[in-house]
Amino acid sequence: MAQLSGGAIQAMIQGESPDHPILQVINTRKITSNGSQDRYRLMVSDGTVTYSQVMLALQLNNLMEEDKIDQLCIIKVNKFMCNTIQGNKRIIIILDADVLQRGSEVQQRIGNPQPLRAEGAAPANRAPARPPLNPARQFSPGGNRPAPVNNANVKPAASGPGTPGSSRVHPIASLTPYQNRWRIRARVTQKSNIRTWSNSRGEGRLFNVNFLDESGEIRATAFNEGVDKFYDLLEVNKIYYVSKGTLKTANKQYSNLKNDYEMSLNPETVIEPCNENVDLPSMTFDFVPINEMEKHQANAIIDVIGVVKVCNDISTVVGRQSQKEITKRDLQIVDQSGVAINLTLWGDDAVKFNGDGNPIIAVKGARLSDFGGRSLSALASSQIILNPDTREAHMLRGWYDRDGVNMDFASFRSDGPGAGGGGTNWKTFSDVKTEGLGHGDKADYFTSKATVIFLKKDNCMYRSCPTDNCNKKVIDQGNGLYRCEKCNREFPSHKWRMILSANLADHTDNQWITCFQESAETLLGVKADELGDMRENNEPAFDQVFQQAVFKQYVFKLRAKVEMYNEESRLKTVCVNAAPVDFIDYSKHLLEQIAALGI
DNA sequence: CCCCCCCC
Repeated sequence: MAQLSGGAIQAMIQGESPDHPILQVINTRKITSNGSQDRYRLMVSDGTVTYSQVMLALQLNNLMEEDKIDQLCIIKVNKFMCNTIQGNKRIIIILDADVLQRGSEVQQRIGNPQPLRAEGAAPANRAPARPPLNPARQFSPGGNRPAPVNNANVKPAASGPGTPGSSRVHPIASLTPYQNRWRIRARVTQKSNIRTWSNSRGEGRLFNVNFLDESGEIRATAFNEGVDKFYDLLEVNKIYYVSKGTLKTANKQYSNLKNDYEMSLNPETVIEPCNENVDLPSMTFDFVPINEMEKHQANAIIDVIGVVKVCNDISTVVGRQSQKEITKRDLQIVDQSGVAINLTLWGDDAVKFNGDGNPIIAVKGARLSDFGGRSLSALASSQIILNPDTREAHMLRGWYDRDGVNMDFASFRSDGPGAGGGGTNWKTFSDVKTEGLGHGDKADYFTSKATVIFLKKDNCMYRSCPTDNCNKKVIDQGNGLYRCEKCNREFPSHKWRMILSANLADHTDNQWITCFQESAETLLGVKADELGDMRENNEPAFDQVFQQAVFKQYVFKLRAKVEMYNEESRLKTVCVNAAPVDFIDYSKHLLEQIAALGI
């Protein structure tokens, strides 16, 4: 049985750097805070004492989730840091560890360890003569090099200008809104362009950066004066000391970073370049090969690298929501997987992009959309790197110049009406609920095969303005004229417009949807004007249209978005298109689903 | 304090 490192915990807490201490995990606990990343807290033993102020760094969560760390297992701690919270509690964050022996093999507590209290364990509080601990000294710097135990040998981590005496560097993972006397040392891994906003609460400018250190990452935003102060100073890949930023709870909806908090960079915030040679992790990419894009969920944020095979001219589109004109540029990028995908750049990124000579493009944090099978969009928060000096990029360059240039590339299948193959984002209604579709900041599009089980006759149609593209409800003046407030005119005629509520069912659940004109006409099998006429003049015929329209099945393309309605949020699902089931196509989808079961 | 990231 493994020998535990007796005395190691006390040493760790006191700011020493025991070499790869061997500890036993006595207990584990999952800490779940509302909708955010799970954290794991451990009670560990070194055979002499047990200590429960121990956290697993987020990047080790997999050890818990894959059940590698279990009760009574023996671990070797390769890297850790120790930090003071709430004034005098010492907390150990395990940054890297190996499991030496599983708890199921060990089966017992080793030794007779006694609990060690967290409070006052820090020598800084007991021995005021001693300088504050510098957690950065406590890294065991990885590999087999033992970290220096003698503090005198170690240069204080923070010897930046203008900050004498404040040598403590805090891990990003320890930042909270409840403690503002911190200072981090971190690398900028992403930086956005400067963006302006204007809404009911005001207007201004902002940009975002991501900071990364050994313990984790955090997103920071600078507003207005903060933009002037920090935009040029902060450069991607460089390392900075940051203090006096404001922390607040991160809105997870808008960030894929592993941190519950975000930082605001105010005019009071202090940022200094770190000129020392420190070993911090750099931007890491997790490139998804282009032929594997379909394995990822629509709207996932992913990293991609490819050769720009086609660079289209810039063009403009008008945003559906904003009604603003936006510049964009479509690229087609390819990689060794032999598949091509569309990548759209927006705004400045689009204007400035030069695709001459088939450059290599790497994008960190691109959004994967399901348009046209699969396509990519570079967000403001994405980092776009042209011809990066990396192994992947050089390999791609060599491959493309030698072979790729003459290859034919497969592309993702179109997602147009009637198409149902690999590109379609098929969902059952239970998927819609369990996957929380429509809960993002953006509507989710999906396709379902379903049966109409109920159609609401009441309020299913209204008289609308006869002007083309004006679908505003008109007011019956009672004199044969209909008034449109939007056009500010009276008309002797009107059109019928439909807003049909339908309840659909598939084999998993049911779903209320709203159908507008075209899809409502499809479901009912009559034109809106005919139906309006029936409603006015032939009610039995009107009723019969509804009776014969139920229990028919279609392939529905639906758009889902949570909306507030009477202070209540509900999922609003709108029918974009309803089409008769193409059974050949639908069967292909089913066969793919069966194949995916792997049975 | 943003949180839009669009369009086909």
